[in-house]
Amino acid sequence: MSERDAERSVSQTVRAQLALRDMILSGRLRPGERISELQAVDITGVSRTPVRLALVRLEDEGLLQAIPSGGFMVKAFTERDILDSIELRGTLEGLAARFAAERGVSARSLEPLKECLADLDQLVRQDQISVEAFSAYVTMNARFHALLNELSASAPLIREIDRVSALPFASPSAFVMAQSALPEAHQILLIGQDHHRVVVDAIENREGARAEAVMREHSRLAARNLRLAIRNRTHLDLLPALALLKSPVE
Amino acid sequence: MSERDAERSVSQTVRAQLALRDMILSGRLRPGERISELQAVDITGVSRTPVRLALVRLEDEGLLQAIPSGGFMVKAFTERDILDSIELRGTLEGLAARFAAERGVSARSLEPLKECLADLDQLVRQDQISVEAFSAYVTMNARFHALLNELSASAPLIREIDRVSALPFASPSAFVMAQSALPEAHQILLIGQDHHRVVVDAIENREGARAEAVMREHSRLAARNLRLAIRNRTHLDLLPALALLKSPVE
DNA sequence: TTCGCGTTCTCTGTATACATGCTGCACTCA
DNA sequence: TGAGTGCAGCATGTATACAGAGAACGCGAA
Repeated sequence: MSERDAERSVSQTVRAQLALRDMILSGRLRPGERISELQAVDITGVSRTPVRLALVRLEDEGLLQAIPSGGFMVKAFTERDILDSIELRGTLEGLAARFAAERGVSARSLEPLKECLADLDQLVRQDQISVEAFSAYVTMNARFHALLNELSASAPLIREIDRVSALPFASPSAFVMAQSALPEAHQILLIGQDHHRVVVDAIENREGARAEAVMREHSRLAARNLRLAIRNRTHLDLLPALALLKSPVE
Repeated sequence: MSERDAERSVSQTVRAQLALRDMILSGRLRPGERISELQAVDITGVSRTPVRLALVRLEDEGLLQAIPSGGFMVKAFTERDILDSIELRGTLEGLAARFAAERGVSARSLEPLKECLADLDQLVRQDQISVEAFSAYVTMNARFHALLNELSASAPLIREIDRVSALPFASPSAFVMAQSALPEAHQILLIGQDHHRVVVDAIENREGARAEAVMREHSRLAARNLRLAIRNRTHLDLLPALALLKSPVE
C-alpha cells in the first residue's frame, strides 16, 4: 500500500531511472551494450519522454555513455578506473577536510560529528561484529562523511563530492560490506575509525595539511578492500562494482 | 550559407542550450530568476521537448538549479563559490599532474606538451603583449592544460576536470583576458609560464608531489587575477563570472 | 479589513504522432 | 566475384496535445 503510494508519488522519470540503474548495476545490461530508447521503454513501462530524461540523467551520473551517432551504451570500467575514482573521491574529501580545518569550524557545528564518531566507536569496539553491525556501520559511516563534507561550507565542493560518490564503487561505503567477509575485517574497521578520529582532531586544531592527508589515506582503505576482495574471490556478490567491469573478474 | 548549414546541422537541443547559456552568461537572465519552460520556448524558438533537455543539461553544467516544486532557476554564485571552484580545479589538475609523474609518461607523449610550452614561451617573451597575443595565449594555454590532463591517463579524472572547468569562471583561461588590462599583466604571465615549465620538468623526473603542488599553486594565479580585477574595477566586462554573482560588484 | 476557501489558470509531466537521418542488407553491374 | 548503390526498416529528434498538480487571485464571510 505505502509502496504503491510511493510508486505513484515519484515521477515516471525517476522510476525509469531507478529501474534502468538497477538493470545496469545488477549486470542484466552488460557493459558496452547499446541500450535503445524503445528497449528502455519496454523495460520500464513508461513512455519515451521520461525514458529519455532518465537516460540523460544516467549519462551524467556516469553509468551510461552517449554514442556519437545517437543513443547510449552502458559504460564499461576498468579496475584502474575504479581505483582512480576512489583516489579522486579521497582527494576531494581531503580538500573538504582542509577547508574545514583552515577556515575553522565552531564547536557547535562539530558536535554532530563527534556524536557520530562516538556511535561508530561503539560499533567498532565490539569483539565480534555481526552482519547487522556492519550494516549499521555503513549507515553511520555515510553520515560521518556527509557531515564532514558539510563542514567545508563549500557548495561547489560538496556538489562534486556527491557526484563522484554517486558512482556505486566510489562511495565511502562501497566496499565495507565486501570487507565484512575478510579475515582482516575488524582490523581494517579499527584503522578506518582511527582515521575518522584523527581528521576530527586535525580540524579542531586547524591543522589543514594533516586533515587533508588523513582523508586521502582514508580513501585508500577502500582501494585496499577492493583489491583484497577481488584477489580473495570472497563474496564477490557483495561487490557493487563487479557488473560494471570491462572484463569480469569471476 | 555555411552558417545556415551549421545552424541546421546541430540539434534543436544544442541550439536551445547555447541560446540559454548565452542569456545567462550575458546577464539577461538574472541570478535567482526563475526560468519557465514556456519562457525558454519563447527565447529559443524551439519546442518544449528539446528545451527541457537543454534545461537539464544546463542544470548539471551548474548554471541552473532545479526547483523542488518543478522548473529551474538561474544559479547564483558568491565570490567564495568562484574562488572555491578555482581551488577545486587546481586540486584536480594537481592530481592529474601527480598521476602523470608517478606513473610515468613516455618521452613520445611528452613531446606535444613541450612543443606547446615552447609556443607559449614565444608569446610570453615579447616585451609588449598585444591583445591578439593575449588571445593566442588563451588558446595555447587551454591546449597546454588539456594535454597535461590527458597525461594522467585517467578517464574518470579527466571527466571531472572537464566538468569543473565548464563553469565559465573556473576554467584555466577564465581570467587571462581580464588580466590583460592589469599593470602586472606581463609579470603574472611569466610566473604562470614558469609553473608550466616546472610541472613538465616534475613529470619528466617523476616528482609527483612537486608536480601536484605546482599545479595547485598555478590555479591560484587565477584566483589572484580575479581578486585584482574586481578590486581594481578594471575591465569588468572581461570578467565572465560577473553576471553570475549573487550581488553584483559594479 | 482580513482571513479563509474555492475556483481558475498556468505550468510541468507525460504520451504519442510525425519526420528525418542512419544503418544494414540485398541486388545489380562491371 | 567484388564493389557500389539503392531501398527498407528502425531509431532518434522534434512537436504537440492532454492531464494533473500547484499557485494565485478573487470573492465572501466574519
